[in-house]
Order: sequence, then structure tokens, then C-alpha cells
Amino acid sequence: MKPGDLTEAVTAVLAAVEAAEGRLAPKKRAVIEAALLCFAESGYAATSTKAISQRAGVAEATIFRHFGTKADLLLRLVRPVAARLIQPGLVEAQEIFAETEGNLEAKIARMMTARLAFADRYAPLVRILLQELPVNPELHGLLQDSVIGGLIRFLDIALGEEIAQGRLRPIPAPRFLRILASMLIGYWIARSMVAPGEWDDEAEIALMAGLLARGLKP
Amino acid sequence: MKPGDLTEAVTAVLAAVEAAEGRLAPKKRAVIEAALLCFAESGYAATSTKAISQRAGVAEATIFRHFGTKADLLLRLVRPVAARLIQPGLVEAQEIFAETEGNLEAKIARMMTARLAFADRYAPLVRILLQELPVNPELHGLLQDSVIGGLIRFLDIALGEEIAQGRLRPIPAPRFLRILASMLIGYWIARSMVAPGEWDDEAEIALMAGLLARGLKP
DNA sequence: CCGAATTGTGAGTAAGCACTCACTATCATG
DNA sequence: CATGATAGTGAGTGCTTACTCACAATTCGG
Repeated sequence: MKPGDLTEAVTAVLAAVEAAEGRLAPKKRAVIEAALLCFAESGYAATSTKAISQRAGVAEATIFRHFGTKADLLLRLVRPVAARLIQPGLVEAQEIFAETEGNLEAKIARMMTARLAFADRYAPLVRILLQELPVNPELHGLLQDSVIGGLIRFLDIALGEEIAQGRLRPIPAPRFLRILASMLIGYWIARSMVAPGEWDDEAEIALMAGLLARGLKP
Repeated sequence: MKPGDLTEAVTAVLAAVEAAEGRLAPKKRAVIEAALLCFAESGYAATSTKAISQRAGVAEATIFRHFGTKADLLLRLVRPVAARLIQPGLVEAQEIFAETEGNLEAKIARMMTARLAFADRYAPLVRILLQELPVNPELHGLLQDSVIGGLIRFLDIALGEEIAQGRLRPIPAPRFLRILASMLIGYWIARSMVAPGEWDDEAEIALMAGLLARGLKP
């Protein structure tokens, strides 16, 4: 999955929504696709239901038949992907920490690569999340509780082991997660929103992971 | 200036706008104040001119007398502060690099402290920028050209010296700036939007600066 | 203290908004 | 092929939106 590949990203979101809603009627599918792109491009508030219906080639009423309200449409796009962000993401992180050979830097790099791939796979939705999170408390709660809470609980244990074995200076899991996430999101924004073009993911991740690992050596 | 202090932040923005527009009529001042807070809380698109006028205690027509359109109102809030972000910010960075004793970590920490103070001083406006940047190409250009361009040109020279003297492994200025900015913005968001409360700025900045400096030692 | 500029407003207006409803088309199943 | 359910829609609904305008109040240099 390349960073700029919207088609596959839309397909991935559609699959996630379908898993949550059951088989999708064709026009319902079209609405989801159109809404996803409109919201990502212009933001939720600046997108009208008329604009979505036109882009989907559907009557405006069809949106409300399937989703009731505009706010519900947003939530039913975001929730299934958020759900996929939690469970499999956590399992993946745990596997990486268990499998990868002792080297902390390699573990961090593999986690970053995996999360970057996730962000690419659901690119338009990540864009929507970044835009709406500061003003939509409902989304705020959705992520805070499940995603971040779960990750921190896991990291607390994983980092604790590293610290106990003297491979890492003592650092609270939330702080570690915040710095790792900041760098990764900052990179994702730079690569896919600010200056799309030639980026060497492997080199950039190596730099960031190296920075973290070397900077946190005891 | 404490992180949560809105009153002083509003005053600072008002001063910046006044410097650009000349002496402000009292109701014009009230509109700026109200718009600033409304945009920061709910986003530009979700804020109606009626809501602004009510918060300002002003007739809706007064907004259009002074600012013409809603879009212009936003730009005339953002531009003066963006202007203050460029010139003085650059001079400040140069001074810090020139004054502070050889230690790269201390230089980075001082730069971070200064930029954090700036973000606090103009907190509501920073919030608006973070929300609107992805969907407003006009703001995008405003920052990209002047702020980032200028900073990178300066950093290129400053880092070049460090590298030449063997105190820093070779790293392109944009990459350095991106990582530094990501961590700092990530911290600012965590501290003033996600989980406001007790934060030890000095310790957090020391951690981030140490990470960068140690991670980038040759 | 006068006249002109500036500041401020109540009462609009047309277009756009999210959303409803009565109705038709499609389709799986007994 | 009849029937009930699901999918889809054109034509609205009332309300909100950004914005206008004629006119009133205030300010201020000459």
C-alpha cells in the first residue's frame, strides 16, 4: 500500500464498515465512499449532505434513509476503523515485542512501521480523525478510553521489563508513547499532507527509532 | 504566562491585531475577542457569525462592517500573529544559538522553552491554526513560505557548524526541525488539550532535548 | 459648534442547511 | 405470482446561514 493510494484506502474503510454493518446496499456503499472523501478533504462541518449525495450519485434522502443524521454518518465511518485500531493493533504490538530479538531499537522500528502502514491503509479516516478530534468530544472519548488506555497498559509492562534488565532508563509509559506517537504522526503529516513526494520510510523510521533507543539508554 | 490563562492569551492576540490594523473601535475589539474564542472552541466552519455577535454583545452587522466577510475575519486574526511568529521568533532562535554555551542540548532546550511560551501566549490562535491548517490552503501557504522557510534556512547554517565541528551527526535541517517540532507540538497538545493539569515543563523539555542531543551525537 | 467621517444597528434577503415524507422500484421468499 | 420488506427518491419542510442596506449615534478636526 503506497502512501498516496486512495482507492485501496477507501476499500479498506469500506471493508471495516461492512464488517460492522453487514452487507451494504450499493447506494449505501457509495454514500460511505463519498462521505469519507468529502470529510477528509474539507472537514466534517464544511461538508454538506448535498455535496455528499452528488459525489455519490445518489438522492440526498438516501443518506438519511441509511444513516439517520449527518453526525451518525461520521460516527459509523469512524467507529469500525477505531475498533480495528485497538484489538489487532495491540496484538500486533505484543507480537513484535515478543518476537523481535532483544534489540529495543529494532522493536520500536517494527512497531512504527506497522502503525505507519495502518495510517496509510486508512489514510482518509486518519485525516478525518486529526481534523475532528479537537472539536468532537465524542471521538475524543472513543480514542482516549480504548486505544490509548490499552496501549499504555501494555507498554507499561513491556517497558518495565526493559527497565528492570537495565536496558532502558526509567520512563513512564505515557511519556514514551507520547513522544513516539508525536514523531510518527509528525512524519505521517509531513509525508502525506505537507510535502507528498519522495520519502524513504525505512531511513526515516530508522532515524526516529534510533533517536528514541539511543536517547533512552541508561 | 500559565498554560491555561486565556485572558492574557486573548490580550496578546488583540495587541498583535491592533499593531496590524491601527487603533481598534471598541466593538471591533469585542468581535475579535469573541471570534477568537469561538473559532478555537468549535472550529471555523462550525462557528456562525450570529454566535460570534452574541458572544461579543454586538449586532451581527457590526462584524461585516469591520471585516467584510467571515473568511476575512479569520485571516485578519491569524495573519498578525503569524507575522510575529516569523521575525521575532527567528531572531530569538539566532540569539539563543549564539549566546548559549557550546552545549547543543542546552540550546535545543532553550529554543523549545521559547517556542512553548509563544504557543501559550497565543494559545487560542494556535488551536485555530492546528484545526484549520489541513483544510485551509490559504493558511497553509501563509506558514509554509515564511515561517518554515525562514527557520530552515537558519537551522541549515546553525546545524552545519555543529556538524563541521564534529558535535553532531550529519542531519538535514528539515528533518531535524520536523522531529523537534513534532515532539514539541505533541507535548503542547497533550498538556493543553488532551490532559490539562500538572505538567513539569522543565522536566519534559529536558527529556525531549536530551533525547535529540544524545540521539544525534556522532 | 458644525459637518463629515466613522461606528453601530434592526430589519431584512436569498441561498443553503439538515432533515421528512409520501411514494415508487426492487427483490427475496412462500 | 402475490406479499412483505428493503432500497431509493423528488419534492418539499422549517430553520439557519452569510451577508446587505438604509438609517441612527458617536466622534472629531477645523
